[in-house]
Amino acid sequence: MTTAEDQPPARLRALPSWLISQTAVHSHRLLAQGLASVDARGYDYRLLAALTEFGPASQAALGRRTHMDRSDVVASLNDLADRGLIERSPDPEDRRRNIITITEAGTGRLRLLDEVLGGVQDELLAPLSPAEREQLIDLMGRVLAHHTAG
Amino acid sequence: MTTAEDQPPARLRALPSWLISQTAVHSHRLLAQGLASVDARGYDYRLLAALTEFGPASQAALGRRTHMDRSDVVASLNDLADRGLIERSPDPEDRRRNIITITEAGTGRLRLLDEVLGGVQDELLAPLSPAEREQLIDLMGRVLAHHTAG
DNA sequence: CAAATTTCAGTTCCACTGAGATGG
DNA sequence: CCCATCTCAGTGAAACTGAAATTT
Repeated sequence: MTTAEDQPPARLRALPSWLISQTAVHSHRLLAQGLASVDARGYDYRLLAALTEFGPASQAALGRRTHMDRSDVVASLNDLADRGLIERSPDPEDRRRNIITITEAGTGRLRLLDEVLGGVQDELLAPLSPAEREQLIDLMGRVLAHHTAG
Repeated sequence: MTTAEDQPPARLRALPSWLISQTAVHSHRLLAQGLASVDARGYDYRLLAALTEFGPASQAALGRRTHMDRSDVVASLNDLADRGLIERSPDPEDRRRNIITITEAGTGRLRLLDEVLGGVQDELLAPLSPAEREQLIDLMGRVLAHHTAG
């Protein structure tokens, strides 16, 4: 019963949205496994990366820059704060806001996650040559730009 | 505050896994919106497509061919059966199994979903030329094949 | 007044796990 | 005994919604 009965219908295989979603499934699995091996999740990396690249920021700004929902920012920052990777302090200039700062431990954490994610990318694009990887990145980048702009 | 503060960190933009997941987000949104406009979801299309292309099948076989979890197959078929789009009958040759058959209403439903999804693909790949779409499909197909094979 | 921020509670879709009952 | 199938109950990540409280 394992003949070739696991071949998806032609209708699906022909759909770009199917290719994207299935590739995303594998990508997500590799990512989640890599991050889980150091007890992290995708949101952690997004937030720590935004904090080191742009410096301290409000929670709302972090959400905009990392494409995260306001609710998920709150929950993830709670988690990161519990681990001592970020710190919350009130903004003296606008008391509605918290200012989020990355700690030294957080910076070290980000470096570790960088390494983990580098390995994941290589695993993900293993079958493609460097030139083909660039092509894929270019094409997807343009699709993405079109939908984030409009 | 809307200057350019919504630019994601360079660390993220450079990651193929980020491009894939973000593109998948937009793809999924377009797909879900299109399908929701006719009160359907992604699982419905996968199952109906598999049934018309391969004929009546057991639930386990459907799960393998559509890359769906056994649990989700059960729940989705319950839904489709309630709408009269598929029918369940016991397999006389193996009484562990149900044989799932698509109804006439189900076939009509699939044709409608085909149209909806066609429009979604065009919207999704709008910024790419036909040749570029083929390239993207080829590259993603190879990445996907690598991970489904291994 | 309107608008932005933080927070909480809950929802949806998709992928998945565990366990039980039936049957081969 | 082992394995496959169907089913139910539930988990978990990710994106999202609604609403309340506070402040600008």
